[in-house]
Amino acid sequence: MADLLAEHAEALRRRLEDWSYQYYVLDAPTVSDAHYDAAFGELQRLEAEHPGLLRSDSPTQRVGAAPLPEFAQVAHAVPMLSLSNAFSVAEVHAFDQRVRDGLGRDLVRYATEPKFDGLAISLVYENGLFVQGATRGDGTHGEDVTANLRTVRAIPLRLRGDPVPARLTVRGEVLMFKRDFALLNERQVANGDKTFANPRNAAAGSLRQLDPRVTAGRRLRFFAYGIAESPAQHGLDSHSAVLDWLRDLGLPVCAERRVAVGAPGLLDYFAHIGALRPSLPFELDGVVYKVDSLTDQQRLGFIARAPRFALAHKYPAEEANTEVLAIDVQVGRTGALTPVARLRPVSVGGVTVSNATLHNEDELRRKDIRVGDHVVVRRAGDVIPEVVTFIAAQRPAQAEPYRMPTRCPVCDSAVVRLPDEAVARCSGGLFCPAQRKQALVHFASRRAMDIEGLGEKLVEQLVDAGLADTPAGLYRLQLDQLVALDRMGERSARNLLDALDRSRSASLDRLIFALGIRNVGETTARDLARRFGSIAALTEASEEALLQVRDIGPVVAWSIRQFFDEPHNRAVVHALLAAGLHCVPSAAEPLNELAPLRGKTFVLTGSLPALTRDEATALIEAAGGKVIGSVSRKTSFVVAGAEPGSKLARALELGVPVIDEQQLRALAAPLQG
DNA sequence: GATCCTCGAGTTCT
DNA sequence: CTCGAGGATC
Repeated sequence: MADLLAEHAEALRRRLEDWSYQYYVLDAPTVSDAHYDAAFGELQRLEAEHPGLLRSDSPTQRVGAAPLPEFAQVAHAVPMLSLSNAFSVAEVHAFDQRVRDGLGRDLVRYATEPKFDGLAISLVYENGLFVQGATRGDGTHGEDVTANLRTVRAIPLRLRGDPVPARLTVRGEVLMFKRDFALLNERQVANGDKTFANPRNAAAGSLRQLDPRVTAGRRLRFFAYGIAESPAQHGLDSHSAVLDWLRDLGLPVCAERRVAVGAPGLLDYFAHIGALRPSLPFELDGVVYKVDSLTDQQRLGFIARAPRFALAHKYPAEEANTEVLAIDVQVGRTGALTPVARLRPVSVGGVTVSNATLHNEDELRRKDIRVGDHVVVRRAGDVIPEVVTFIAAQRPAQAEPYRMPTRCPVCDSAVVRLPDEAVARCSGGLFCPAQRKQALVHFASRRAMDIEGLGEKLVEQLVDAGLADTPAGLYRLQLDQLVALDRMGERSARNLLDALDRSRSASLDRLIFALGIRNVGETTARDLARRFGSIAALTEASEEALLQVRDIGPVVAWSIRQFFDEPHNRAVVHALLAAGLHCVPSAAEPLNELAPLRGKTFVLTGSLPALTRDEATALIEAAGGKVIGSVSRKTSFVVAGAEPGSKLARALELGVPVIDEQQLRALAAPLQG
């Protein structure tokens, strides 16, 4: 009976181990979580009822150890080295050159792998059992985090295969997947705990918990990338063979590793991983190149504390630390007050960042950024920099929470924040010079009246000089008035007048959009132009008539009616018509029965090889399709180019078909015959 | 009343 | 690109 039970327990343990192995090492789960949990529960029950069956390598022993008073120090028998870094193509060539010189060879084979952005650790296995795990520390001494590492399911408690080495020290990285990081932060917010700035901090914080039960609740991952002992002992002669062997022993090894030849091969790999980066489940800060042959590695040896046979080639940092010099408030076209952090300029992701939006009062309060704070700035896959968090340890004692102004910093009008709205607004309307300026900038912008040469700087001058207060004023500008302005010669002045003249015949949808009516953007403007046909008809349209338009509800109808009821706005519209604007709706395309993309919606992400975003949009619309901004279940296709953003991931998640430019052209091409 | 889909608005730097 | 919010739909 006891034997039967022992056999059953062992079978359960094996099965649970196999499932973890399939999940973490083979990256091919074979059972559901519920299934796993059921078997796990059964084993737990069995072991509780028959303590004699308990074994230290049982999956049930990953959780539940008592908190430690502190971590013990561990000496690394073989030191954990660091790697030399490279940031440029030239440095990679120089590295390859040094290696070739050192070996007296023309072409060198390298093992290449991602450089994870996590924590380096060392795992000791004796006779196949996990006995000790430690952090890197200073390279020679680290902290004993065995109890915490036991809770990491990707780390096998028992090696697979037969025979297993008597002693093996595995080197690798503990990290947190982006997805698990996001979930953790959500949970932290829900519990009122502080959030982590990035997956690496979250992994570090989780691993250095004195209470292993906390670590167990965090989903940490592990990838092995080497061993401390001489691989020759195990009959291995290359780094890639070591990794294959580790995988056979049941240790997770990154699937993105390759073998590359020569500097061009290395740079190819760097570009390949760079393109893959946004879609990988984990963060990485670069890639690692290692001479593959172990005898060659030995011949090259070490310099100082880094091997001469390896190089970390890093991507430009997506994150940097800097200081908040000031928090200013900008006033937008609609009067929205936007707090902006002025930063000590810092290089992030290859560009210098000196400003970052703090969005609005709620966001600012949530992040609690203060003047004088040291902050983490991120410029990830997307382009726009973001202040992620402040660094508590470096907060100056006198720093005070930021308070939004109660009066507009530009015109001193009262600031109002409507209940249920996130934004605070200046109530000054067009009395506020900032709003007037922004209204003009919007009017002239490319998607509106497209007045070339009329940008922010020039608008600033015109308004300050009192030359133009409203869009209508622009059309009364004279050559001599313009030439009197700074940095404006006769040539530029004539160009501007020409551009203004061209805009007199812009399409009606552009004009409606250009007026800057609240809640009326490009799409709504186009719908309005189609329905009403002239600016005069729109001016007189009743709320009931407006509500008839598709996608216009009470709020938007009210905004439009409100706009045209304002005498000042009516005056501007009249003045525009008097100035000779003769806008007509762009001919509604005959909705051809044969339009190949009729009723289809598209989302664009990344940069396409031959088409710009606008060209791709035009192509789709010409074929009767529609381009929208975000992916949903109803989206027909996602068109992905180079360096796609999160929309690609979302498309894959929702099972929306993903196509490239080539396929888009094929779809949009008129049907033959 | 809840949920999903779109649109609008604001934003950085070269 | 992301958020917030309007509108439509169940």
